[in-house]
Amino acid sequence: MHVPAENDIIELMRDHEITPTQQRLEIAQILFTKPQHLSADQVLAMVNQDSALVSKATVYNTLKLFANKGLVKEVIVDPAKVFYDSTTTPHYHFYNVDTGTLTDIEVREMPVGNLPDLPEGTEAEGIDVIIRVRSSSHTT
Amino acid sequence: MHVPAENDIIELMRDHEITPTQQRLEIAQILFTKPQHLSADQVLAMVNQDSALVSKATVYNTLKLFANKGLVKEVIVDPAKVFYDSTTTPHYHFYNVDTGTLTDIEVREMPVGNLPDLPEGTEAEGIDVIIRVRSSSHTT
DNA sequence: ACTTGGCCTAGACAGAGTCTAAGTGTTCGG
DNA sequence: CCGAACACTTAGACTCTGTCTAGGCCAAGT
Repeated sequence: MHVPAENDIIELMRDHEITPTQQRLEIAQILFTKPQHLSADQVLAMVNQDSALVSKATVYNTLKLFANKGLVKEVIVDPAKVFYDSTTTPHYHFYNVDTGTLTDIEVREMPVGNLPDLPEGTEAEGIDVIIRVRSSSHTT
Repeated sequence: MHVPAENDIIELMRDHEITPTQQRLEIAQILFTKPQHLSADQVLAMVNQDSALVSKATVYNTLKLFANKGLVKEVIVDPAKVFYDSTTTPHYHFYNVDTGTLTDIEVREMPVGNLPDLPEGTEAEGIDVIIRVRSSSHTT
């Protein structure tokens, strides 16, 4: 079948302390099979395109669970929706505001300086770098 | 930082090709008087706290107009709402995910490398850097 | 078998933001 | 002066993403 990684995904979930279930597996397969960055409603549509397999609530709960457990990362670039990123190694993003397309940037292509001093009583959780681009030949 | 007087704001609006109106002035005064970064609904609440001066639609339209004309900048860090930033010189942000507080970072505190090659057929519009922090002594 | 606990579900709900259609000036030509 | 044109504002309905609730399902242990 076109999903050779099924056992790998189960193992990955176990490594992240996530009990594998049928629904979670369906969602994980989509996230790790599709190359793009998907939003929750896209995942919902894709997982149910053949038959109704997973409910809306479960898709949202599962994506949030995956994000909390570090299996995927939330990318916040669009005020309307969250994207989920299955690449967990550090990297940054291009966001095309015209098309809504999200593209990865390798860290080595764009080094970022050390963290500045954090505000009193806080600890760093992550750093997001987003380069917003628009399609050219587009007179604003 | 000095608080711009009403006439300064009118001039600023004219410089940005925005016709000054009573409602826009109310909104601009809030944006440029309050030090923090405000969300649209906060602006709506503040502008109407004494008496109902500006409608919801106008607040949203005006903030978007200001953002398009470069008078303020949208900051997208929270999937639930957009923040508006009256500082237009380049800088980055801390975002405390626990408190929802947004804080500025001067560019000199955290230099970022040159832009990498942009995707085919796109031109850069801006670069956002967000350091997500959480309050310490906080068991996740 | 019964209970417990985790998972899943449909559908109601919430909140940010948008849209629509009408109303309010304000300007400018006649 | 009058009225037409135009830009701006408005209330409220609407949309859309995401959350919550209350109940159902299923597996494991007693």
